[in-house]
Amino acid sequence: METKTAVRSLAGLAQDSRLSIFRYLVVCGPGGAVVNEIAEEIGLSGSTLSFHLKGLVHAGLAESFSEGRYIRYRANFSAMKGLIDYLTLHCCEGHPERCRPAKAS
Amino acid sequence: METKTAVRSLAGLAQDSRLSIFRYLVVCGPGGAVVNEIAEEIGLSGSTLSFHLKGLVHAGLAESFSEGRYIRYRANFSAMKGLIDYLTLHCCEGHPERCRPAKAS
DNA sequence: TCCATAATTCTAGCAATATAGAAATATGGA
DNA sequence: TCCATATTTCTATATTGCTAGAATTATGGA
Repeated sequence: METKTAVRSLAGLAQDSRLSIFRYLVVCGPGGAVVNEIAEEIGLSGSTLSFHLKGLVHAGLAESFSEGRYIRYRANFSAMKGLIDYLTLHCCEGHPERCRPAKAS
Repeated sequence: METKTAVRSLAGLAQDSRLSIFRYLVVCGPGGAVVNEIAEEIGLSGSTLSFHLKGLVHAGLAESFSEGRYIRYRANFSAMKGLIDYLTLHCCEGHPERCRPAKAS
């Protein structure tokens, strides 16, 4: 993962509402959730939620699919994996033991 | 790691200049670097650099130590590990294979 | 003591972000 | 076609973040 992408992913998650949304999508798994469901879970106005969902998609952390008049969002797990790998690599360059002293779980 | 802490860590890294500073500190290892050295590496005005170093410290991602008239900064590797663990856990809740399909490196 | 150097804080301006109400768009069903 | 529902976009506002020049503080050396 490029540094530019990493910054965008980090920024995507670096906010209470967005991290909550993303975490909820993660819990939902590959089935994702439609907007209304997320709104009930997170408790934000529709416009604010839409704003943040757009942010997550733009950051590559979520994807959306039309489903009739519903729109389903789903976490992008591979983007997440990419971010974790980036952090693991660039936090530990040449010194893996510093960041992952315990066994990889 | 608590979610609040995670957001703070993510925000600490979610910016070009700060991520560059942090990555440089990581490369420096436990020896860290003094401010002037970082400034030459990153190329920011003193005040801006100071502003971001404060941000990293506030986010728990770096620590500072007086050294005569120099101030040495060092990456906080365990905070980084905490963040990676948080992301690994909450990105994969109940579905570890989704985010770490390959072997843990 | 006086000066040069290291770093921070102060100040100010500009850009970006977060929020929500209102209006607009789109879909499915009666 | 008309309406209710789902979601987004528009608009506006308040807050926060990024940047750097100038002033300030602190240290070590001559």
